[in-house]
Formats: sequence, C-alpha cells, structure tokens
Amino acid sequence: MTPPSPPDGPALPSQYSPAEVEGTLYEQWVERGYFTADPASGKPPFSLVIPPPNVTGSLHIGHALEQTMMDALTRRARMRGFDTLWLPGMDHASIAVQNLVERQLSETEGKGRFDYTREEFIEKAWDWKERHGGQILGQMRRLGDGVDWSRERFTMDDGLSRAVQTIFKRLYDDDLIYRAERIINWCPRDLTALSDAEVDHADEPGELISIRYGDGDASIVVATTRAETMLGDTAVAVHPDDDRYRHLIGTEVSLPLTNRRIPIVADEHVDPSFGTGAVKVTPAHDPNDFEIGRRHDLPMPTIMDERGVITAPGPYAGLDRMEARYAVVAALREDGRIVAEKRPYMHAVGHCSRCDTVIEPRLSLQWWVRVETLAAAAGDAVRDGRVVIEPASMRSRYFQWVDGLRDWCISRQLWWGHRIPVWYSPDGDDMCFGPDETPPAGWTQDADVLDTWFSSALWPFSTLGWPEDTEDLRTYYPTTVLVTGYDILFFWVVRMMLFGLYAMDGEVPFRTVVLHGLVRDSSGKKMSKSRGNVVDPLLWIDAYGADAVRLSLLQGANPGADQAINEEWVVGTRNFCTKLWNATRFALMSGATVDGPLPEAPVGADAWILSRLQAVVTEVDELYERYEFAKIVDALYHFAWDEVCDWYIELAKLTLSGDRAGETRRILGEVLDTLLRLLHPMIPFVTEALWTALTGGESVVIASWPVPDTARADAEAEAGVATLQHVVTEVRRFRSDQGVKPSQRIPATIAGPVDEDQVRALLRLDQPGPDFATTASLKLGVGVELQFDLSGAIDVAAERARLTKDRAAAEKERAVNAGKLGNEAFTGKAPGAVIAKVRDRLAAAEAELARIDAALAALPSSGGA
RNA sequence: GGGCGAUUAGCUCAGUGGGAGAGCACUACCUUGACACGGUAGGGGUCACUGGUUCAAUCCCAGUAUCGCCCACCA
Repeated sequence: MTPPSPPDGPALPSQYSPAEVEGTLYEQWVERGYFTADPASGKPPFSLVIPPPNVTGSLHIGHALEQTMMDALTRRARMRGFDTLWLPGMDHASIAVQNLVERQLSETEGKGRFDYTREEFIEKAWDWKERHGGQILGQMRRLGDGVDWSRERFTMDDGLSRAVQTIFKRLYDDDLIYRAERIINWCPRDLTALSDAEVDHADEPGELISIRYGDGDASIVVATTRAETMLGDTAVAVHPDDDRYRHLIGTEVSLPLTNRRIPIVADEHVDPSFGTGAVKVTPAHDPNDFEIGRRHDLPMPTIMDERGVITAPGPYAGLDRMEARYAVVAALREDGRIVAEKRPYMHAVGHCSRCDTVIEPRLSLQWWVRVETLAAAAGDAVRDGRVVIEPASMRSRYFQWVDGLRDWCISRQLWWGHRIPVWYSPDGDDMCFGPDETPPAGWTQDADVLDTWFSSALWPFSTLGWPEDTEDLRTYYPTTVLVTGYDILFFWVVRMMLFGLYAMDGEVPFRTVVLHGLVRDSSGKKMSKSRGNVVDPLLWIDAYGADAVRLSLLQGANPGADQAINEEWVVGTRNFCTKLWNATRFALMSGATVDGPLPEAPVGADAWILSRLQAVVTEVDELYERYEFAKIVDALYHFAWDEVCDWYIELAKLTLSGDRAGETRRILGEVLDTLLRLLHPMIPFVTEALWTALTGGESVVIASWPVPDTARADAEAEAGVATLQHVVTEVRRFRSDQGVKPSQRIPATIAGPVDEDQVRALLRLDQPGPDFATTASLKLGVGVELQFDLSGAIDVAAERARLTKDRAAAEKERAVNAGKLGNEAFTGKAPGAVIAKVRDRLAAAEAELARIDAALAALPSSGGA
C-alpha cells in the first residue's frame, strides 16, 4: 500500500534544525507586508506600541520575554482578522547616550564635553546613534518580532520633537508647567537634576554625629549624618511645644567652626521624640530644611558647587563633600563640640539610578509639571475601569504611585535631548513657543533639556502622528494593550496616563496594561552585569532557535510574577519543537490531508481527538483573554505531546491501515493544522515551516485562528479512550512489574467494553493459540478482564506486592469515605453533590477492594507455581 | 518607618474549602518503521510554623519565622 503523496510544499528534512528553519523566514514575512498595518482595510484595529528600548541597548532576556508576549498577542490578533499594528521604535535615552558619547570622546580624543560647543556635541551624539545605536532592532528580527517597520519611530525624530514642543506649550499655557527654585535631587557626577523616580534609595552604614551648638545655658545639641552641611546652617529648629527648649526659641546660638550666630526657631515639622528634638537647618541642601527656611524666612546659602565641592568660605573650601565631612567632624572633635558619635549608623541614602553616585539635595531653579489634576484623572481612569491593569494585584501599586505623586522635575542639565522650548528676552522675560512659532531675534533659548520620560510619556500618540489629526491616530488610538514590566509602572505607565488623557481629550492611551515580571537567573537572582549572571538571549537563539527561547520564556510567564530561567528549560522547549517536527513528518508520510470537509461521524480515536481539539481551542482562547501565557503553553504542550503524539498518533497508526483510513488522514491533517495555528503566535518559525509543508498554504502568519467547533464535543468518545488508556496503562504496569520486555509478544484474551484491536496493537498481545494456557489474569476496574499466557512462571511475589500496595491504597480510600458518611455532622451539613461524590468514591473503593482480593486469591499460593 | 507579596516534590513553579499537580532532575526497562532532542513504567511532598473558624483547611482568619519587592523628607 502506498500512501498518497503529500500536498505541495517544501519538503521536510528528517532532522529539525532551528537555524535552517529560521533562516530567511523573517525577511520573507516583512517583504510580503504581513506586518504592515492598513487602516483602510476595514478590519477592526488591534494596536500596541513597543516599550521603546534605549537606543544604546541590546536585547536582553527581559526584552525577549516582553516582546515575545507582544508578538504572540499581535500574531493571534492578526490571525483573528484584526488590522494589526505593533509599532516599533527606540528611546533617545538622554543621560545614557550623553554618558556614552562623553566616555567615547574622552577615550578617542581625550576631551570632555565642555571642550565642545553644544552643537558640536549633539552632532557627535547623532553620529554615535547612526553608527552604533539600534543594535537591538536587528536582534528583534532574530527573535521574530512581527513589528510594522514602516512605522518605526525614534523619540527624537522630527515628528516626535514637534509633539514634545506642542504638549510643552499647551501645558505651559495651562499653567501646568512652571519654573521654580526648589530642592531637587542633584547628581554631582552627571551634573544634572533628577526626578524622584530616578533616585534609588539604599540603606547604608553612615554616621550620626551629635554636635553642641552654642555654649552653657544657651547651648543645644543637634544630630546629623551629613556634618559638612553645618557650614550652611542658618537656624536650629525645635518643636514649639517642646518644654526643654521653649526658653530658647527666639534666641541665637553660635555656629561652631564659623563666627555666625543663628536663630533657634519653632517649627511643627520637628519630631520632639527623635534624637535630641532639635534639628539643624540647612535650607539650601535638604528638602525639609528648605521648607523650614521658607516658613521662617531664613537665608539659604549654597555651600557647595554642582560637583559637590565645598564653596563656603573658610578652610573647607575646595574639599569634596565627603572629604569635608571628615574634616568638619575632626575639627568639631578638636573643638570639643561632639557630644556623641554613632557609627555605623544605618540610614537610607539616595543614589543616581544611572551612575550610582550619591545624590546631593540642592537648591536649584528647575522646570516642573504640576501633576495634581493630571494624576487625579490618571487615577480615575483606572478606578472606573476605562483602563484595566493586569494582573489586578498590581492595581494597588499603581494607585500608590499615582495618588501620592509629587510635582515632576522635568528639566535636565544635559545637551542630548529635547531642549526646553522657552526663550528669554534680554530683559529676562520668558515665553514658551510652539513648533511653528519663531522667537524674536535676540532672545535665547533655555539651556536645559527635558527628562527622557517626558517624550516617552507621549509615545502611544506621538508615534501615531499627534498633534496632527492622522488616519493612524484616529484608527489606532487608544491602543489596545500595553505590555511592560511592573518595575516600569511608575516611570512610564503613570506618565503615559498623565499625558495621554491630557493631550487626547480624556481618551486613555491604552485599554489594558499587562504587567509581566522580571526574568531572573536559575537561582532566582536578579540578573545584573555586576553579578555577571546575565544571559544573552542571542546565544540561546543561536544554539536552540528563537522558537525555543520564546517558548521557554512564555512557559514561565505567570501574570505579574518574576520568573527564573536557565538553559535546560530552553533545551526542553527545543525538544518540544522537535516533537512537533516529527509528528508533522509522520502526518506527511501518512498522507494526512487538510482540504475538504471533515468526516461527519468519525469513530473511536478520531472522534476523541476532535472532541479534545475543540476543547483545547476554547481553553486557549480563554487563557489569552487573561494573558495567562504560562498556562497557554502548558495546555498546548500537553495536548500536543501527551494527547496528539502519545495517544492519537499511536492509535492512528492502526486506523491508517484500516477501512476508515481516509477519515483518519483527514482528521490527522486537521489536528496538526489546527495545532500549528494555535502554536504559531508563540513559536512562529517552526510552525511556519511545518504548516506550509503540511498544508501547502502561503503562510501560517496570515492563516485564520482556529474557531472551536463545539458540535465535535463527544463525551462518549472521550470515555471510550479513557477506558482504553486505563487498560493499556494497567497492562503495561503489569508487564513492567513482571519484567516482560515491551518487545515480547504475549498471547492473551481480552473481554470487556474496550476496542480489542487497539489493545492488542498497543500492548503487543497476540490472539490465543490452540495451546493457550492462562498463567495470569488481570481484572480491571473498568470492567475489562485479560488473561495471559506468559508461557512460564510469573513473578508471584512481584504481583502480590503490587496488589498488596494497591489494596492498601484502596482500603485507605474506603476508610476515609466510609468515615465521612458515618459522620452525622458531615451528612447533615455538606452539600448533596459532595455527599454523592463521597458515596461514589466509597463504592468505587469497595469494588476495587473486591477486585484486588479476587486477584490475590487467584494467585498461586507459592512463588514457585 | 509604612505597604505589598511569597513560603507546595531535589530545582523552577502552577493549584483548589471536600480525591496533592506540571516541567526539569532522578530510578528501571526499551535501538517498537515520526521522534533516543525518543518510548514505557516508577520513586519522591505533615503544601513554613502555631492557633482559630468549619462537618471538612494546603486553601479562609490571626499570630510567628524566613525571604523578596515597593514606597518614605525623622535630622
């Protein structure tokens, strides 16, 4: 018998090689325009923007996870008939790029940033961007990201720059952007202000120094962790109700090491129970002290420059702040001023999230976004469900951020970035200008640039053409879904909410936010360069294929939860791809067909697998709605491997040579066709190769997403296969216990409600011959009985041990359920369904006991028999 | 200092008020014509601890311990 030749399509090599499979597929997809959105298509839109990676970055494992999730969502949506836009692009990464370029210039030309004009430096930065930036874009192609390259954007391209300037002016005109002198977080290394979000706090051992200010009755003891700041003290504050100091309020003390006299003021902010209850006040170098200074109209001398070098006149001028700290403490000690020193003193210290330098609070004139009304709108949009955050457990984190938001410092003393669109007249008047306006001659533009996150916050609409009223903007905004890590909820998500609602007249930037966790190494540690435990996903892609990397990441992607990954798991998913490969090869060899109607009334395993197939499609759809990627992988993995490969294909081998072979060929084709389409969003390459080979179709990328045919649900067929599986498994276990090799054929009789041919084939049981003599029998719980001629002694001891073990389990089951039914509290209060279930289980356990007892009694009494 | 989450098999993690699960790892057997990147069978867990609620708790509540994360202007 020769099977019909397979349908047209690329021939399938016998070995799965990821590199060969993935080869040119991606470029082919791009060339064919599969990933290009078409607002004129008439299809409903499905849109999402990529969280723009830094232009400096390369693909790391976290990107790989995030992008695979997005790719899966996008590909599925496309298959479901949506006009799908996944918009790619990059962020200009203001500080990161500037630091890189500075370092490069210092290495290659031995010059610093200020050896260049601003224009020259920016030119160098663009140069760098063109030459070295965007490495990640090529890596995204390796991963298989189906993004619309025709719509790629960059946060500093012309359109986005217009968007930045436009919204700045609008906010400025609405009095939502203002300039003010306040204490900001200053990085003495990067020489710029930072927002609160760009400061990382860490508990560190420092020192707490208690210092006596003034002398005798008029003295007061204060404590500080930053002794050098005393040079800028302009007061000592105590609580107004503090009896210890009430008499001193309004008097002055002399500030040690200087000859200044400073007042003692009363301020509610002071906590009388902490320390001595007296606080030194350095208004220019501490946020609290600044507020106290404002309330009491204190002078606010700045005592160090932007690099953290002391400028206060005197012996400490010129010292770095840390050197000054030691020098000041030493001098105070010599002066007998130090009352106590606590060392180490653990306290939180702020660090620059970019360069880890200790932040210096600094009085500085900066630009701010007034967030109160914007944040209220952003909170409401989630509260009233216009934006859904998944998983729901992350919502509290969102509210924690958005409800406690303080004004956002947006100016940065950098060169690379969007320059603040405010100009100053020679007289010092300032005015904001929009992109199409020209400032008067002689006016000069503000020197600062904007926080990188300012432009990122516009990403969901600036990339679609805003402020122009474009077809893309009308079609794809609000975007359908945003996929990002929970660690970026504050930096990015909150800010997109602020600006999206503001710029788009209250329309949200995205309907659903899907937050994924962080990828950790195999021992659960956060990956970081300094730990040296980062893995380069490209190495794994080279070794095992993009599909394997993608699937192993999705396999661990439980909503909002961090996950660990290691190479073994990538190997595991590669093996799964191989399994699919071989299953498809089998189908092709067996003449599986994919065209024409399915058989109306298939029987046996054919009916069963169609029933299971439609159930799996339904399950996968439901899981996608909840973004449960790990569970989708689990469902498909087990369906493919356990049900399709281990059972259906094995059973199909029988029917393929029977008189209903045509039906099986068609259903085998249907099952694999559907399975490959279900898997395609997650493992696009191997499914493309297999699906085109199987079906001869153009591409699975544009194939339709499976629709569950609930009419194929067949409880009877499922029960039939369940019985078969039970019988086969039990007999295999018996054979294994008896040490009978799988290859050894055994004559046997089979009686009961099960397909005898299937049992014989799967278990290698021959028809009983004329000299058949029963040496062992198995009576199974499903009403099936088999008798074997093992032509020799069976291992009675092994069989007795097995049965005894089973009996113990059955007895325990019987006792537990009988106990429950004998408990009036249970029968009186438990729901009827639960009681019925317990009754059933008791009956089953009793039957099982009877079966085992009979089997035990039937065993020969001695081991030798 | 607040807040949140976690603790289930050797590892990484699902899970549910009523029979403890998966993957990997492990053991034994098997070159059965899709696949040894495979097949079959198997071993392994007082579901962190202590109390409480309930007919019934791995699941709900309280407390304890350990770990993790987020927030924070107590000098």
